Amino acid sequence: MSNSADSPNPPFVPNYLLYLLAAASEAASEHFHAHVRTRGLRVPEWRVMACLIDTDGSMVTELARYAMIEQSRLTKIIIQMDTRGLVTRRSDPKDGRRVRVFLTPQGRALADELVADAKIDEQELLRSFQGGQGPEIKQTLRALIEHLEFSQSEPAQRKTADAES
Amino acid sequence: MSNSADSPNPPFVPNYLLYLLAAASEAASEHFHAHVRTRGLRVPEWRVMACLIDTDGSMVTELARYAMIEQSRLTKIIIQMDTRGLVTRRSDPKDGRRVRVFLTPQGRALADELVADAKIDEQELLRSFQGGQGPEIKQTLRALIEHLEFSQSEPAQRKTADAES
DNA sequence: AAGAATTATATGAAAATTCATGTTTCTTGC
DNA sequence: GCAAGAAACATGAATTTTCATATAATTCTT
Repeated sequence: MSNSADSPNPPFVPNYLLYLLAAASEAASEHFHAHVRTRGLRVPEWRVMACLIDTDGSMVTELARYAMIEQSRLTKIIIQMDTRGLVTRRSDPKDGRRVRVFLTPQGRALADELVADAKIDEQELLRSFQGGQGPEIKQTLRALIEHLEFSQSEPAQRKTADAES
Repeated sequence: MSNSADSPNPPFVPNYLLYLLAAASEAASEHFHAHVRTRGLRVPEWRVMACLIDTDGSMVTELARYAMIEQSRLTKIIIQMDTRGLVTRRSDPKDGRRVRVFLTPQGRALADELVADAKIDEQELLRSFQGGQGPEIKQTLRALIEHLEFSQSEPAQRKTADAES
């Protein structure tokens, strides 16, 4: 009486795919995210920096997709990061609606450092997870993501009990 | 010019384990979470309900761990759900500090429905992902989570470049 | 059995997020 | 070339979330 599986039949949550994904993501990220905060960044800010390492000068909307942050939220985050001198915003000369975001030298220095740290953290994680299904996991996740992105454009699939009387 | 991998060397983000985990979680959840909102719940509320289906009457702290929600936030969410008649709070007679949370009949009805929907959604997801590494994924994730929970108690492991001059 | 320490939850103020919508700048069709 | 529409960002108010800490109820110490 007070086990993790109190119910008669097998528990739902710990076997539910979406829970497993969220829990794995959280558990795997916890350590490095703590490190990120140590360096004075919140996680969404780190995400922006990491994305800019790949695609410096991308526009806000692109960045939002890439960093998985909703646009208006990202705008506010970027403004803060601009104020702190981590990034710069320049409107695109070809298209005045677009705002292109760049790392400042200071921002790049920090981002470079954190990306290096992230790579080390990832290596340790994967290495310590060897023996089990360590190596495959990235492949599996990539496949899942691709599959999901595909079946998003492809409708007439998952319908989720339409609850219409 | 304007590819997803604009940089010379391979991009960091799309190959980074923590990104893959977060992206997979998001992509996989998107569809069902939209359904949850349709039913008038926000995602954290749904998580609470799902957890209570497994462990009705658990205390706030347990629920917080189980649902991966920070305690003070969970308290507020639960109070709202109480107000809406989805759950009830009773202090534990054995230990007056503890608050035990129960689904109301109404809450349970909704939770049952959504859990059923979730199971269907999960089945469709896994089925459509067959052929690829469909079946293994849950096992892999469980292994990763266990591994991480273990190496949390076991320190002297991952160190993340201590940046102390 | 009193006081200290600990555990469980609640609370409040500051900050972040969401959601709907405003503004500005292109695009397109006619 | 101009009006209508679309695209890209910004903004503001309402709501959530966070973080530190308060409060309350146990357990531990000696």
